[in-house]
Amino acid sequence: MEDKYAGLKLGNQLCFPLYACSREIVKKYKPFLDELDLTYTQYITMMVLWERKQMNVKELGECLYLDSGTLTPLLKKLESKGWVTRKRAKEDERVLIVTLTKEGEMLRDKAVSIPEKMSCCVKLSPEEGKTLYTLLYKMLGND
Amino acid sequence: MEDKYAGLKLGNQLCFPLYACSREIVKKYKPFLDELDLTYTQYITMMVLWERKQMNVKELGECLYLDSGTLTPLLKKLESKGWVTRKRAKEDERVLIVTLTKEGEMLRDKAVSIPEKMSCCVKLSPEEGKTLYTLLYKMLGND
DNA sequence: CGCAATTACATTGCGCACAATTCTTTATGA
DNA sequence: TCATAAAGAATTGTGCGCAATGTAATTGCG
Repeated sequence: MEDKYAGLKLGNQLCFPLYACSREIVKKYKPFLDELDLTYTQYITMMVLWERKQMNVKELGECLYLDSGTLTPLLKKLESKGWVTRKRAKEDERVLIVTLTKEGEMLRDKAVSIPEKMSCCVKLSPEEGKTLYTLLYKMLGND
Repeated sequence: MEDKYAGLKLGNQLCFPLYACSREIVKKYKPFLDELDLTYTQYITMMVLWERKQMNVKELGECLYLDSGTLTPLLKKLESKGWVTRKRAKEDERVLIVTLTKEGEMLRDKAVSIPEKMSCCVKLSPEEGKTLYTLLYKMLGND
């Protein structure tokens, strides 16, 4: 006999392992990020700024899939730590420009060892990691 | 010339699409869950209880990868909505037993359509979904 | 030009997550 | 036995996430 509730089983969900996996991995970053006084969200924000040096809040939000409700307080914290500056654009006062400071740039050298340290924690082969990566971005697909 | 910071690029992280994807999908559940007055975390908690009917907090935490700091207030909310009861075990007063109520069981019939509704939102083929599922559980691997 | 609509960010409020600590109850071992 | 350790939840405090709302600046349209 068919189980009309089969679709509701936790083991039949795709979303749940995604949700659980995401949190478990972020947790593994914590000891390394603690050394730099960064949370995971602050870390990926810095990651974007290390690549671009200067961005506004909207652009940051698009990169990170986060809105101003999350970014505004987070960026204020990064500013209070001296790693970024927050300044309105002269051409358009609505826009807030976030700029990496010298200290923020220097943090990059301390962070550079984190990805290698983390790679040991991942229990997938390089090919599996690549497959996972591709599927996740496909799922995320901006359409 | 080599980029010594290549490992720090957001696009080279496996964790980031995992983190972003998880949140994006949970967001897609929201309109459906709103109709049942459930959050996503409450939903997966109910999902476990629909299968087991009765569990203690520790067991729930193991299923969901959550601790009492998250579950205690969440379960109190589910209790206040009348979907579960919370009661200490007689044999061991340390253990709190969470039991599905009749109303909680009835909610299952309303929730049963959610998985099908959600499947439309996923931009992966069934095989891709299965591959993703397998890789995520492998990554989550309880060792 | 004048004003409504839009844009960009900030604020508020709620619900997680999670580390750290506390509290109560149960198990253990000298 | 009884002190000590361990187990299971609850509590506390911090930091997201995000929907909803607010505010100020800019755009677009008649």
